[in-house]
Amino acid sequence: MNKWIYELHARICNIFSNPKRLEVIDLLRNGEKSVNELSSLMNIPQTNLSQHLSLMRQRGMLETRRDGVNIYYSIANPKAIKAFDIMREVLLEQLSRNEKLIKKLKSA
Amino acid sequence: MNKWIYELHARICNIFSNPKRLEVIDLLRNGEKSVNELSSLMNIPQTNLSQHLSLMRQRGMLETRRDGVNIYYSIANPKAIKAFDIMREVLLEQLSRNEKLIKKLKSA
DNA sequence: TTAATATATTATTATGTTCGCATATATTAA
DNA sequence: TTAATATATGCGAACATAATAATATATTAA
Repeated sequence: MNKWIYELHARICNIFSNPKRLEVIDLLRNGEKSVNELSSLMNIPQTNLSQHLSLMRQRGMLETRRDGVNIYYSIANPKAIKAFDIMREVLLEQLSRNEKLIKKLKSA
Repeated sequence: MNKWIYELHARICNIFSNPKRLEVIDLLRNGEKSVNELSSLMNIPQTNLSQHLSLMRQRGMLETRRDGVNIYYSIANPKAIKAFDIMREVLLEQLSRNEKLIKKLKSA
């Protein structure tokens, strides 16, 4: 059986299942940022951010580059951003469908 | 702050973070299937499958249609399949990169 | 109505995830 | 070397998720 592919697939998609990790991806979409930059933009404890970054790196979603004391993270495969954006569209379409439904119900 | 969007985004992507749910999506990519059909194709207990289907439906990923005693599930928004496929590509590119690396290491 | 089939729900247990805290490591400057 | 800054890691508690088993509901046929 070839089910292992679903396991790996789920493992990498699991990165998208956490709001902080999604925010990281969104912040890195236009290029690399250091841990410091990310952590001040996101307003979360550095130690927690590092945990997320480390997981995303282990699973091949992010790459790192060291420059002196700073470590810069970037998105390894831009296709991941594409998937991110498509799922965002799916979400927004859901929301607007709900909105329309609510309006209909109100006017009835 | 607009962070709620990441919460919702994560919530819907969370569907992709489980191998069985990915298999359901893959099985439904060419059209609806009943719970029975899915459960025999997947070889998992019907009760477990129903739980996954119910979650996917709650989150707007799947729609249902009843025909007599059968309930047919289908994918609500085909864009979700697109996102599924892109992440599959990301994964396969990762795997082939690793393969190449292994070959390199072996020959060195 | 009863039986048979398809599907859903609930409770329980096992497992995984997330976070905060404390601590560790690496680099640079003094 | 020591101090300062940036980043990573290990541990434990709180919480979420997944699987199983048992049971419930809905539809159809007899």
